[in-house]
Amino acid sequence: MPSDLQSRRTTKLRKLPRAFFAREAEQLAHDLIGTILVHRIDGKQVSGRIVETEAYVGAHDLACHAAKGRTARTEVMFGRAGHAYVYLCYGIHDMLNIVSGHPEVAQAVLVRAAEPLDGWQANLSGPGNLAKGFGITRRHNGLDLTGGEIFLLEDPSYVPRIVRTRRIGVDYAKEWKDAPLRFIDADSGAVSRPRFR
DNA sequence: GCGTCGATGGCA
DNA sequence: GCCATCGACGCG
Repeated sequence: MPSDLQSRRTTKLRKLPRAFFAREAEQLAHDLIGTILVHRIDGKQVSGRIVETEAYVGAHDLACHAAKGRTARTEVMFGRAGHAYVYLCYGIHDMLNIVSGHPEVAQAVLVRAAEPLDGWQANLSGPGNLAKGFGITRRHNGLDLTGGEIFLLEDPSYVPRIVRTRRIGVDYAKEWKDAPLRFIDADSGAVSRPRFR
């Protein structure tokens, strides 16, 4: 009998296309929960299910780096959706963001946590740990995430229970600090700070 | 289980 | 002088 499990296994997971990313950051951040991030390197690959994201919705969003203007660092955010925006945080951690929306409107989604798949053992909880675990650094800034090196897969068989909270670490952002723009998979143990309101 | 703190570097 | 963090430490 073709069990659900069996048909699931034979399902070819579709690579997320450009159109998936070319939407409002808030919607993209929500829809990225449950999708699979893949990094192919040296003929091998690692993958993990995304369980936590944050939307940074444009230059008017005081928590968004683009609020400080269009600079060398933020340039990719003003470009085409589906590219990586990777920056150094606190002098130590690289962070992976996915550019969303449309050119000239600086939006991105920060990928904050994932669960390793395929028997891979890694701590992918928290944006710094996620980038480190996946081997993603500022070298990948501007990389097209619809290509063959780092890309995302949809997984229709996984239906997460998504909860919204305020974003982490943006208390300086005045009227934007409490905006409910963080999305978590409520049933995942890999979410960073699971009880954060 | 909580608060505090140091590491560390690019950026405006 | 900030920071879209992390992990170690001290407390009790």
